[in-house]
Order: sequence, then structure tokens, then C-alpha cells
Amino acid sequence: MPELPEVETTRRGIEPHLSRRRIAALDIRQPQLRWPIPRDIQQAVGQRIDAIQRRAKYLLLRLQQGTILMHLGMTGSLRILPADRPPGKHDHVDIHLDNRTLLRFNDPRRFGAMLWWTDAPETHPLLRNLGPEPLTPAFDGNHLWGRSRGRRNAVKNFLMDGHVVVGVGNIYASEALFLAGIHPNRAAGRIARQRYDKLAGAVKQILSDAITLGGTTLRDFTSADGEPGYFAQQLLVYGRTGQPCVHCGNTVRQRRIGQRSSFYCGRCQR
DNA sequence: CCCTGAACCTGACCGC
DNA sequence: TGCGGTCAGGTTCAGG
Repeated sequence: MPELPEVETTRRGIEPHLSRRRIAALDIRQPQLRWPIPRDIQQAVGQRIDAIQRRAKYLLLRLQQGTILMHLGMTGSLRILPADRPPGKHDHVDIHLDNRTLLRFNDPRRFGAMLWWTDAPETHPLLRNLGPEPLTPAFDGNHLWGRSRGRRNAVKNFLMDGHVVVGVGNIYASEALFLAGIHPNRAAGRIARQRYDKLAGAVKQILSDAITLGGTTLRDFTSADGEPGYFAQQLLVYGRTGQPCVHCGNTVRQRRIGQRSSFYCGRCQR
């Protein structure tokens, strides 16, 4: 479900409900996620939530002492609900707040994660070696160009590598490459500096536009209050196999690159 | 260091 | 109706 815009939409949705509240209880019905939820996460109970942050596709609940680190995987979602709402299928965790509400974590495929970390969040092994945030000045064409020298990997895989830049998933990678006119299968190391300027700009534009529209709802994504995202209507190539390219009318193609479906126009993208 | 493919898990859908 | 195969928004890990 979630790429960066969906995670950011979720963060913005839950923030006003969590900020400055205390955690009253943690109800863990299914601890077997991507990694088991650690027992010592119970240290969170009784603590006040000072901030809700995002790093890459991770959500960070910053408590007085310690951080709950969450990832939504492919199918995870978070909802704010009344405390007495009975849990349904795949509702694995409830974080009860001190005002008779709860934050509910649902994840059918259980690729998501909920972890506990007491040191500075940026020192966590999962966060330590991540690339820059795409919507900051640290990410630009020069960064992509420099990191790509000598790499024979397809540029789409390169762009989705979290050590290069975070937050660009399968949908937005296809979309950004289309906007930049770059073929997804082109070797990353064989793309000129100028074209990387364009690609970095396309990534920034596509992600910020998607955030503005509340993310992309393909099947089941909803924000924390249950609203779908409206960016799906803006998708130019993703999921449009066989339909005409919006620029040139050529047929949109689909092929597997690095285990993932990729969508592109063979005429506009070189 | 770079790259590839397997693995984790459930559910929807399609053809027979 | 059932069964097998394919696909799905992510990311780590092992191995070459």
C-alpha cells in the first residue's frame, strides 16, 4: 500500500490525535510481523508522545524516553478509533491513548513492523544507512549522478534503492521516469548529469503532488480517518498497460525489472 | 562494493 | 465450487 506520500498522509492524519497524549496501554494480538514485536516495547506504556515523525517510510512515535518505530510494509495501515471498537481481521496492535481512543495497526500480509528503540532514532540499524529524503535540498540531480557512476543496474532499481534516496516505491518510480523521459531499464551509470537533474525534479514533483492529494489509493489505502487518496487519477503510466501514452499515443508497456512490474512508454522514454 | 533472486504473508482474480 | 497459478504499494538477507 504505502509509498512515501501514503506514509506522510498517514503521519499527518494521526499526528493531531496522538500529539501530547499518553499511552494508556498496548494491546498486541499478533506480534509476528516482519520482525517480532519486542517485549520491551511495553516500556512505552505511561509515556507521553512528544512528536510523530517520518523518516523514509518509517513512522516514529517519539516518546519521552524511547521511540516506537513503525513500518507499514505492503498492506499496513493505521486508524484512529474509539477505544471500544472491537478488532477485526488483521488488526494486530492497538495503542490505547489516555482519552478513550486508540491507534490501530492493521496489516493483512504482515510485512510491516513495530519496533522499540531507546537511543537516538537515527542510530537505529534500519535508519542508519538510508539515503537523503527526496523532498530536501540534499537530494538533487548531482546526488543521483554521483551515486550512479559505475553502476550497471537499471535506473529504476537504482532509484528505488533506499541507500540512494528514500521513499520512491514502485508506483512513483515508474511515474518519475516517465516525466523525466528516461527508460526504466537504462543502466544507471550511463545517464548524463543533466538528465539526472530532470529526474530529481520529477521525483520531487510527483511526490509532493501525491502528498497534496492524500496519496494513491489502488485497492485499499485509506488515511487515518478512512479517506482514500486521490492521486490514482493522476497516474500517467502505472497500471495503464495497453492504453495510449498521454504524450504521444504510443501503447504503454509493462515489463518486469528487478522482480517488479514497470510501466513506461517506449517512445517517450529512452 | 555491486547485483540478483529468495524470502516473509494474505488475498484477489483468472482460467480450467 | 474448487484448484492452481499469478499478481500486489516493501525491504532484508544470503550468495555469487
